[in-house]
Amino acid sequence: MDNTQKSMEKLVALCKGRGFIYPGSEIYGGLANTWDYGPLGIELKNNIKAAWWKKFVRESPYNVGLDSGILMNPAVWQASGHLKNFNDPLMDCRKCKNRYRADHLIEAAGGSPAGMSFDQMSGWMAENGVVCPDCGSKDFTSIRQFNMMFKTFQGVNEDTAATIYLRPETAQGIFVQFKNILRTTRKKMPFGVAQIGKSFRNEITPGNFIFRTREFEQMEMEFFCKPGTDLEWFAYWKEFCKNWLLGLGMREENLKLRDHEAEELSHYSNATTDFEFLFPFGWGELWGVADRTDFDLKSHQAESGENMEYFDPETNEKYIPYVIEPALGVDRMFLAFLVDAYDEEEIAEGDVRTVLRLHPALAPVKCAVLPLSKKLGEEAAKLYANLQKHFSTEYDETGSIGKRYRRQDEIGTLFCVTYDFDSQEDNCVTVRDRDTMKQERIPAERVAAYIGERLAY
RNA sequence: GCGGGAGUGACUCAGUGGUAGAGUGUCACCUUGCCAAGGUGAAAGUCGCGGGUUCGAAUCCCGUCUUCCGCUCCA
Repeated sequence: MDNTQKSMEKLVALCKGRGFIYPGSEIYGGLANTWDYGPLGIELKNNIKAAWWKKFVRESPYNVGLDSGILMNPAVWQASGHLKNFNDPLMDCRKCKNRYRADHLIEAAGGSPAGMSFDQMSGWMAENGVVCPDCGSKDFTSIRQFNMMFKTFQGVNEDTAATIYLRPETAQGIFVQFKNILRTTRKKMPFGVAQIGKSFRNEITPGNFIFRTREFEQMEMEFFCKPGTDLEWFAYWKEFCKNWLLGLGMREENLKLRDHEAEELSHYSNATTDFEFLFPFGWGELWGVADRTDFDLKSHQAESGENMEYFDPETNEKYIPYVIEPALGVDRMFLAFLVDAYDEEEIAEGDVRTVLRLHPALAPVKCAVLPLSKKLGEEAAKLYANLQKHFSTEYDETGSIGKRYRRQDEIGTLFCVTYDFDSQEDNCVTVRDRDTMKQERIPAERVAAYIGERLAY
C-alpha cells in the first residue's frame, strides 16, 4: 500500500480510537494543534526514543548523553542567533491574501534588508515599487513581527521578573555544556553528545496532525571533530542515520535524501542534507543533518568570554571543533513509522483487516494473551502475568477470537497467544504471528523465550 | 492574522419551530471454539457557549469561542 494512498483521517481516527494520540485539552474544546500521547502512544514513542538512544549513545564508541534544561540564560539565545533570526517580518497582500516575508521580498528586489527596521522596510518597498509576486498589487498590510520563541517570566512578580524563553532547540544545551562534558568524560576528538527533549516554537502555521506542533520533542546529536575532517564525518553520520531508519523497517522508497544547494545553505553551514519522508500529504522533512562548522562554539565563546578551544594532546594543537548535527523530531518519526506501518489487507472477499506492521522493537504491545473461551480465563491469566514480566503484554477475553485478533492487528501487536482446551492437558499454547498469520504450537513455558528472540534489535 | 468549511453520546451522522434519534464502538449475559460485524440487555448527549425572537429553539436572529483545511515554516 502506497503511503500517499493512506488517509490521514483514518490514521488520526485510529490513533484516537485505540489510545495512541488524543486531541489536547479536549473537554475544554481543545487547544489548536496540541496532542496528548495515550497509553499505546507513549509505549511507541518510548520505543522510538529507546531505539535511538541505543544506537546513538549506548552502542556508540564516540557518544555520550545529556539532559539539559528547557530554561536557559537568555544570553544563550543571543549567542545562537535565535533572538534575531526567529523574528520574522511578515505582511499580507490585501488583494490576493497571500503572506510574505518582507525581508525576502526586499532581497528578491535587490535590496539588503539586514539591519532595517520594519518602517524602513516598508519605506524601501514603497520607494522601489515592490509588488506582490502573485497578483502584482502594492496593497500590503503593515509588517508585523512574529517571534518564534515562547516567552515566559522567571520570578513570581511579572513586573520585576526577567523575561526568559522556552528553548527552540535542544542543541544549545549541548554547546553550553561542551567544556564540562569534555572535562568530566575525558573524551578525545572526535566525540558526540546526544540529547532527547522538548522544544518549543511559536510556529505560524502548525498542522498535519503531529507533523508540526508548537511543542515538540527532539533527538539531537552534536558531533565534535577536528576542522577539516568535518565533511568526512558528515558523510559518516548521514549513512549511519539512514541505516538506523532502514534497520527499523522504514521502507526505502518512502525515504529521500536531499542535499542542500550551495545557495540554500545557512551562512554557517558547510553542508546540509534533509531526510524527507513520503507522508500521505506529501514529502516532509524528517531529519536534518548539518555540518555547522564552528559557528556555535565560536558564538558562545564570543558571547560568554569562555574559551571553547580543544587542546589536542597528540599534536599540541588548539582549535575550536567543527560540529556535525543530526537533528530529528520524535513526533515526526512517530508519524512516519505509523504511516509506513499502516496497512489494510484483504484476507477474503470484502474482508479487510487493518494491520500496523511496526518493527518488533517499536510495537507498543509485543504480545496478547487470548483465552479461546472465558472458561479458560484462570489459566490464561497466569500465563499473562508471567509474560508481563518480560515485555508489554495485553490480555483480552471479550468477543470472538477473530475479533480479538483484529483488535490486536490494528495496534500492531506482534504475537497473539491462544490458550485453548487442549492447553489444559498438554500445557501447550498457540502463538500466532501478526504478519504471516501463521500459527505455531509451543509449550507455555517457552513462550517468553520464543517471543524474546524475535524482539532482538 | 486572512480566506473557506464545521461544532448533536467515544466515533460517523440524521433531525431545519412542538417530549433528543440511528449505526458503529463500549460493557454484561447467552451463543461461538482459531481470524471481525449472532441474540438479549445496559451505560452514555447541559445539541460548543452567551444573549435575543417565540407559548415553545438543536432548529430562526445577533454575538462569541473552539476546531479543521489552505497561505510565509525546515525537527
